[in-house]
Amino acid sequence: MKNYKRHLVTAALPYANGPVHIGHLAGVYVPADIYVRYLRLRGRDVKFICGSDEHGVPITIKARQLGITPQDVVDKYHLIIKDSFERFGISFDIYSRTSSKTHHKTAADFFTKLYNDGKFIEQKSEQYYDEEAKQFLADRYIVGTCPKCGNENAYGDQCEKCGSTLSPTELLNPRSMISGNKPVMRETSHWYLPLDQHEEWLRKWILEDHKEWKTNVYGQCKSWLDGGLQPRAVTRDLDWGVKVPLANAAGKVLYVWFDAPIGYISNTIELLPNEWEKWWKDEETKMVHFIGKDNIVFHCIVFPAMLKAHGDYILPENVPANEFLNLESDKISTSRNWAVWLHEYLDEFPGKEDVLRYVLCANAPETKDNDFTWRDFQTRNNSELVAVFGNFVNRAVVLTQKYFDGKVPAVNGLTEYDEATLKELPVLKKSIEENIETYHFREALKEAMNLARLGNKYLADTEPWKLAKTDMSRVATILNVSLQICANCAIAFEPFLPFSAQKLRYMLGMTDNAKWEELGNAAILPVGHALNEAQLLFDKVEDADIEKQIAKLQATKTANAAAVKPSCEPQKPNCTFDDFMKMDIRTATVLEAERVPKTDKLLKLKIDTGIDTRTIVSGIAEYYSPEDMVGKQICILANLEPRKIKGIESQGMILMAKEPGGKMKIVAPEERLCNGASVG
RNA sequence: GGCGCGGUAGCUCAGAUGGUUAGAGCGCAUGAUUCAUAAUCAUGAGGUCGGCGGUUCAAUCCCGCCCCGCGCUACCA
Repeated sequence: MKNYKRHLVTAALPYANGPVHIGHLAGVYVPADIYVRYLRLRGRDVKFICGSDEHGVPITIKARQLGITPQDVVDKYHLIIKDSFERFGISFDIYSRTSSKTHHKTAADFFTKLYNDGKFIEQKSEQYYDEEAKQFLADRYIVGTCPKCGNENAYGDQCEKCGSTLSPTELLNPRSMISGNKPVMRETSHWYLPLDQHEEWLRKWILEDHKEWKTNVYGQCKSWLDGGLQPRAVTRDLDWGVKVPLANAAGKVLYVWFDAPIGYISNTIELLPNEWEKWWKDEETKMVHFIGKDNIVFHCIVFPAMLKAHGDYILPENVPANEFLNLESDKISTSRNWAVWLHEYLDEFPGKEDVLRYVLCANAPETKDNDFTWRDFQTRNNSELVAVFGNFVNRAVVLTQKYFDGKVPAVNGLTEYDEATLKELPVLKKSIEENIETYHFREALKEAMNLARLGNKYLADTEPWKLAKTDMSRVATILNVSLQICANCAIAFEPFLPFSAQKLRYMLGMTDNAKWEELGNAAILPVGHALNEAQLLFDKVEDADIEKQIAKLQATKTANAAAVKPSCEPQKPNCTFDDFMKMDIRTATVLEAERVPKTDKLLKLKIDTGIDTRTIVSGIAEYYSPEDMVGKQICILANLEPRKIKGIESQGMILMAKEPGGKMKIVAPEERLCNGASVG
């Protein structure tokens, strides 16, 4: 393996439209912090970079809803996030923000370089424009009726009611969120990063040179590469963000995905104005991005393509992305308030930063989505942290206080068993190292816990409290060995549980900074060295604490259920009799029906309309099988403009009644009539 | 529908380039112990390694099909 001179570690920039929750922590910040703390302990040259991602449309929308400016929104959340990370012991070397001057300049310069080098392509496209507000509308700024579920408040990119992904042009009755007017299509031009031109080297770089990446990351990349990369717009028509640094680009900003990863660079510049370049441009820097699985494509494909297009930059050596954490069996959701918020946890569980760090690491979603439950939190605290780690330390220290007045006793000859026990220390050290360096933090933590287990077993087997009646010299040896194991714990746990490790170091009177090289050593504490008062490393978490949290979540659930009580859609605006008479609705009978291949919802129907025999494609396969349909009499909108669906021309639309929940049934005459009877 | 990741003890997860008894922690049972926050230590019970086929002397691990969970993506006039 290559011997790197320095390590640049980045953690995904949190989006500043809400606080940080346990999902973010388990996926990104806890593992990244463990990795960085470990590297520092080993004396490596390392910088840990993060900051708030403060641009993009959702922030402007939140500002509009609250009647404040986007800057107010990001100021608020930036502070909450930064403060909660600090209190939680996430040891960034810098936590800055993309609204900083440095970032605006860095991002603009990056764009300019690529622009001057001809790395972009310029393309014109038609986009919705609000004539009153005189601006182009981002997808999120257009609301309309969802073509899929009929929700009248679907956004231009997504319907939050049925969850489907949309494009603004699909919305029925689109209107601008700014003026409420119907937007018009207008031509605009944007710059695109032609990812397709980067496909070849990306393919080699990832698929051949980085087979060691985690399977989820590698597989996701392969999937994208095999699907063929498309050019991606790097600019948007919006007034919140980094202005596009070109004369003819008024009202345009860098698209947030282009702007945000450059934030890693900007924040490094802010931290090290004079020597940042060696961290980003020297092959002897090992760069690692910690992210969640939703960010894989940006960090493995898009950002590397940007860096490569620029030319001077190194590429990440690894991108250890985690999966998602669920909360009590449900997806964590900011909008549904289904989360454990870090700043609230810190207030409600003072002094228990490490408990959360422990639980989130021990149960981290490293290979698949995992579930956080408060019961598990309690169990892990009480039967692992308290019973194994805290208890062992307490036993060793209390026994020493009792028999040797709190001074480390001398070793009077080691037995074979003592030596076998001490021999385990370097073995565990090596295992922890290997696991951390390959991003197996859960396993590494387990090995650290094995140090404490080793200590408990040693005490149980040697029984110093019995020997104290007969052989104090042997007791001295036993407690020396036990305390050395405690001292080892104080080093090994530092990356995982920094607060408790600090507390333990104080208790053991270890005043200097922890050094990783000392781990595995059987003589860290000198004989005669005075310990401090014994104090408990961890307290039990009581049932009442947990029940309070569960009740809090239950209240959220109840509130959410009340909020989404299904109700039928409001009435649409009036139409005229003439409008209605334009529609030619007829009875018809289904002659043949078959599934449209490679679709979930589509049936291809051959129907007798009384006028002719024609084909209609309809999205009803979830509710009707082809066999159900054959022979059924139905009503159709006969004079609907034909449209190609999955390559098949559909000549009309079947009338369906649909419940708010989504269930659909055919609308048909009460008794069978002839085909072609008009409905009105 | 396509693609990716996952489906291993009651729970949370390791693991094996295919090879004699598949591992850990928690939980459970029994025993030991009392220095310790009733904390610890030992022993044990508990798994046709998602289902069905195939390749192989041998498959939980390879191949095919299917089912389930998560994600990306297509379709719904």
